[in-house]
Amino acid sequence: MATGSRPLRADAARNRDKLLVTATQLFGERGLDVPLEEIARTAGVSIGTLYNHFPTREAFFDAIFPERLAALDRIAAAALEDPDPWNGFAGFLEGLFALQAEDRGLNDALARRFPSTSEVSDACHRGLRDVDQVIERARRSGQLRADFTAQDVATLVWAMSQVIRESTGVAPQAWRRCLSFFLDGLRTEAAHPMTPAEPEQAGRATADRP
Amino acid sequence: MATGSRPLRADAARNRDKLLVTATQLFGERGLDVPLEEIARTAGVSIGTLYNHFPTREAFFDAIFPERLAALDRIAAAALEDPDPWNGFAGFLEGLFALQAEDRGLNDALARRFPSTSEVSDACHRGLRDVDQVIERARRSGQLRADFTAQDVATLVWAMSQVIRESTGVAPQAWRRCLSFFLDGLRTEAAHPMTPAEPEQAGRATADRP
DNA sequence: AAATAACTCGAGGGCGCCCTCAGGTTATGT
DNA sequence: ACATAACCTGAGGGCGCCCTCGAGTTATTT
Repeated sequence: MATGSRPLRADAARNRDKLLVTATQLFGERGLDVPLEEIARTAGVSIGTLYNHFPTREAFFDAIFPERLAALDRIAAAALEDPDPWNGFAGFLEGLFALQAEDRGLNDALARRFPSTSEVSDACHRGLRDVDQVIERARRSGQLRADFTAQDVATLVWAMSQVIRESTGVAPQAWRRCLSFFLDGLRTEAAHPMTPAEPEQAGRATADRP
Repeated sequence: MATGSRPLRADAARNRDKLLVTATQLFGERGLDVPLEEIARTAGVSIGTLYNHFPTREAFFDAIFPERLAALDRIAAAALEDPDPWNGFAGFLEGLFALQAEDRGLNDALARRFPSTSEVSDACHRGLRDVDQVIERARRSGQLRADFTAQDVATLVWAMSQVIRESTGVAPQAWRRCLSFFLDGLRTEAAHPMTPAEPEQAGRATADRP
């Protein structure tokens, strides 16, 4: 990450760390809109110091979320190792949404069409590449309906983000129930004719921002 | 609405009307967070006048959304008249989400767990009562899976609200595709065993705010 | 221990939005 | 036409957040 630049001074490294820990926690609890001043205060550091280390809110995102999104690689890998392709596919979705449900900040980040920063966006793209294999495998096995695409996963992520946001604390399992309904609609036997995905969507929704 | 109170002065009535029209349009285009000052400016009225007529943002909601939600009654009625209970049910959901997709403000209002004002909340409750019949009818006919409840419709409304928010303008039909997948999972033949709805959720999610 | 570079601090200006209120304006009944 | 109540106006104070910058402090090097 900080390759090439000389190491931070000891106190600076400590402060950076405190900021990162605090930001991770507050974003996780309250979402991406936590006031930066509160992060600084909670971390026990001045607002000026915060801006020294993270000149923008997005700099925090870059430092926090790619690492967190790496969990997706592991989840996808586990999915591909499942002997039953359908179970792998379903497990992948469950893991993905569980991730969203655990971290309100991550949930917010994924709910946006264009993940705000290039680092986060890159991490999402890597995830998307993995999910393609999971989907393809389940489709080949004849269990997943043929017209389901990776773009549909992105749509599902949006959908679930709001379910999670509104139901956490009241009915923490609501998203699982919702996912069950949805999965039942994704099985080959359940498939009914439907409108095809809009090409526009598939192209633009994963493209970089303007 | 203004029963009992004496009629407004002519200019006041005009201003109230201009404010309502402008607010409806701006909320519809940009959501519930449009600055009140912008509504006043666009309506060609001073900010003070705006506060004379609508002392809070919620007062606007009360004046705008119940009428719009009345469309739900009509949609539900149409659903109950459909000779095929499943078609009626599917048509109801489609009509509901089409309503959300047409009006960003309404979409925002429905996406919240507790619809902020009692007027809007009441209108939602009426809608919920109607949907119960639509569901019951489709279930009795054996087409809709037995474990689907009115609360699940609320969850779906949350889910779709985000899909609509993120996809409008890029892929205006994305929510229809998403709904198709979902409907395929709601047919009796598609149903697989799943976790039951949390009682907590059914109770609290439709209750009034604290 | 002194010199230097690295870092921290927090007051303060800017911005956008909310909401109020005193004083001016306009409609309405007589 | 006049009086009165109803209504309109917009400057202005408050608030929360963003972000900067010059002065002060601290770690590191020699």
